[in-house]
Amino acid sequence: MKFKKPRGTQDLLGKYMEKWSSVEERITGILRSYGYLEIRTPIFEVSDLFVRTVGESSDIVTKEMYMFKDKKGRRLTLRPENTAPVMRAYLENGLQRQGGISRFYYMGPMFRYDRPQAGRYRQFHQIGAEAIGTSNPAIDAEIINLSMDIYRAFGFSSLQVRLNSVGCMKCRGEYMGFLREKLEEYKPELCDDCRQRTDTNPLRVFDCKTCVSVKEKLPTITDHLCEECNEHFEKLCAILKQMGVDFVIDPLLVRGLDYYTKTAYEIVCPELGAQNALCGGGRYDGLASELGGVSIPAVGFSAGMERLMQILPDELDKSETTMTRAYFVVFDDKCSIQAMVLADRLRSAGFVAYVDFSMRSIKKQLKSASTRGYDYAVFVGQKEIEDKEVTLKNMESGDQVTVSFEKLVSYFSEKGVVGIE
RNA sequence: GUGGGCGUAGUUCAGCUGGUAGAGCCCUGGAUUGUGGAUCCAGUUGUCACGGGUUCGAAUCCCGUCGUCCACCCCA
Repeated sequence: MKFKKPRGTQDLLGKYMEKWSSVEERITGILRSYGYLEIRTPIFEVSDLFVRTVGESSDIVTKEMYMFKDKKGRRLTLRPENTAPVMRAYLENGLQRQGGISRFYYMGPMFRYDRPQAGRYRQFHQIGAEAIGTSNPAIDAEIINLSMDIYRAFGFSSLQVRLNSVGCMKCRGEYMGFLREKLEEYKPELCDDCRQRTDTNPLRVFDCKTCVSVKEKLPTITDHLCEECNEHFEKLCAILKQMGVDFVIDPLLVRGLDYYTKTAYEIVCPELGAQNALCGGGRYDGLASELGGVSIPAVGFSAGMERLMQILPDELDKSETTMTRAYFVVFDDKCSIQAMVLADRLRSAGFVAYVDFSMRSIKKQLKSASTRGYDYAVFVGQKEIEDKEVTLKNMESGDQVTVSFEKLVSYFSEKGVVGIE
């Protein structure tokens, strides 16, 4: 074959796709139970939207954006993240005039031109939520609890929440100045990268794995928060404790995107290897004004689909009910036409019906029915057409019965749904 | 963008210090002329990633490209 999928992308199919969509369904169920409503924004946006909000010097902007020009020369980019687009949509649609809090959830592909590795793709998928319109720390707690609920729903009880406050424009600025001074002091002990970071983004020094001894001597942001930020942080911690959400304060947690203020958090899973963040989020009170609107506070998170899939077992226990599935085994054209008519009746009654037109041997067709996991094989052959009945085979027990064409649907209805455990 | 491992059948892999390609699974047919999940028998499957070099001879050694995996940077 001549063509291959582009680097860092993947085909979702078969059992994996089944698992994927049932995971999506379970998550959106939780999001909806919190009253979040779905929002879908374009896959691409004007490049400036990301350049301005994510940060000129960020890795995303400097090397990871899929940027292109359309036929009119407009600079567009495939979205690398979805918080800015959601805020853009909020403002563009005038939702701030509705007052109160707008709660959205989204899911879909994001694009970053990174080097692929375990748990990292160029096209990857995120499910996230944004709560726009209040600076009340209670909603930060709601967001954190909501994201934890997602993992709890899949049976993860011991994932760790790492929490920090990165301050606001004001106190972070002051703190950064102070941090730079300290870094200058320790400059001889720093690695080359960290010397560079001292100027470009001093907070990143905390992420460095070599300058461990220096890090311990550096002032942490949590000790330099302004009163407002400090109060916000303390209230949030108190609410989380009351809700019984376990968390660890990590003053070294820094989020890569510029628009974060105050709350920053991450849910990590040690089993994942180098890319161990399952979910990241925080508050971004400065984003709306950056987009040219009024200042509007907001919090949100986004969770990586691929990474969740990776830690989930292949077979999820199906709590949702599945309809009985019938596989029609046919022998010739006449049989298949009759089978289509019968299959349609079953479908209108809400069952799944599949007609095998391959004309292969019975053996093959039955084999196919069982590997595809059908509950019943329905034989429609010469004999059956003459007697106006089908032979029904229960694929699990192997038992067979004959049922007239007329009674087929009612037979299935009486059996009801299967798959409830 | 940087570093390392790996590219052989649809798939998972074997193939020694160079001598002309193999196994399991899958698939197809049969034992069972209209009955799956078990067993047995038979059969098909290849640009050895691509391009160049060394050699009488390269899947094997060397170089380059591409892909893939892992790590760094960074992030979901």
